[in-house]
Amino acid sequence: MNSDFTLAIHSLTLLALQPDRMSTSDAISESAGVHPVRIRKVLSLLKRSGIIKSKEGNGGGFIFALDPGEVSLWEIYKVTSEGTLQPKCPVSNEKCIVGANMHRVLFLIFLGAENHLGEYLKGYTIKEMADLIKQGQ
Amino acid sequence: MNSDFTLAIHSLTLLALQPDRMSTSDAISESAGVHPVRIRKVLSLLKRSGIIKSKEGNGGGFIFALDPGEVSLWEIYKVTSEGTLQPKCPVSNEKCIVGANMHRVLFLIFLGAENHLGEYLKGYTIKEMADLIKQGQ
DNA sequence: TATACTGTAATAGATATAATTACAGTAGAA
DNA sequence: TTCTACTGTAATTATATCTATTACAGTATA
Repeated sequence: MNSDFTLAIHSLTLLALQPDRMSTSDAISESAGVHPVRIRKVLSLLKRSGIIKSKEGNGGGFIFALDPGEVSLWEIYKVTSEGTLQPKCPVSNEKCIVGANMHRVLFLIFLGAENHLGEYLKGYTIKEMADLIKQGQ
Repeated sequence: MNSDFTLAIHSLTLLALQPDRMSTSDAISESAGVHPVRIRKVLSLLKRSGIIKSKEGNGGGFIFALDPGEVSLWEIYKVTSEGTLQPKCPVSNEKCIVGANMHRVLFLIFLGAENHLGEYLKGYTIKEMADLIKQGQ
């Protein structure tokens, strides 16, 4: 699974625990253990989809735009990782009945798998993630 | 997703369509578009778990050991790809409440996701894969 | 005993992922 | 108004992962 997904969850959980002030990509990157530029890249996707807001300049950073209790892991998956469950098959032999048709059959099966996974991921919101993190204390 | 999984499905579907004779790694690799050594590696996993049989030497190859209608994609997933849904998180900051606990929380969520995916994959057997491939003709 | 296979390790090559560098643009504060 | 601290994003470099290739031992058949 695409690690942008878990990086987005990590970042959003941090933001949910800091609801009143902006968090910088530097601060988030320090918590997540990745480069700040990567944080900005992933968070720019979440911004485009309206989940968070950002502000440039001195005192700027990132902050939730929605209620963390309304944002599920499925929405985050769709923004950061949709389609990544789909394996990249090599180009198979079109002269063989299996090679010629497997790609299409697998595509449909993995499409179903992704939707099925969606039902599971809808069961977790960022608020719940933040609560689980706090319980871990 | 690990492409060993789809390669295993491809190979097994071929074997299901050739129930009466052995298929060589060369023949399978030609259909799947990958190197024969890789086929042998993946099929050795399936052999170890008793799904197929193999025979060395002249006239040897691979053949189903079970009824293809009894082998589901979930069993193949477990043999070839168990745990690969789990993303590899970078080492995060233990001094931060999120960094210190996120890994454990995500691990449990992805464990649940894998089991949930399992319920979906149990819905497809290799026999059904072979039927879908034949319908595509 | 020649041939056609599997089994597997070791290495090289290709591809994907992530870090780093660089810099333009923006906003607050001295 | 200029310094400082941010985001946004492209380009490049580094690293990790995946795959092909080579090599060869072992096995079964003819």
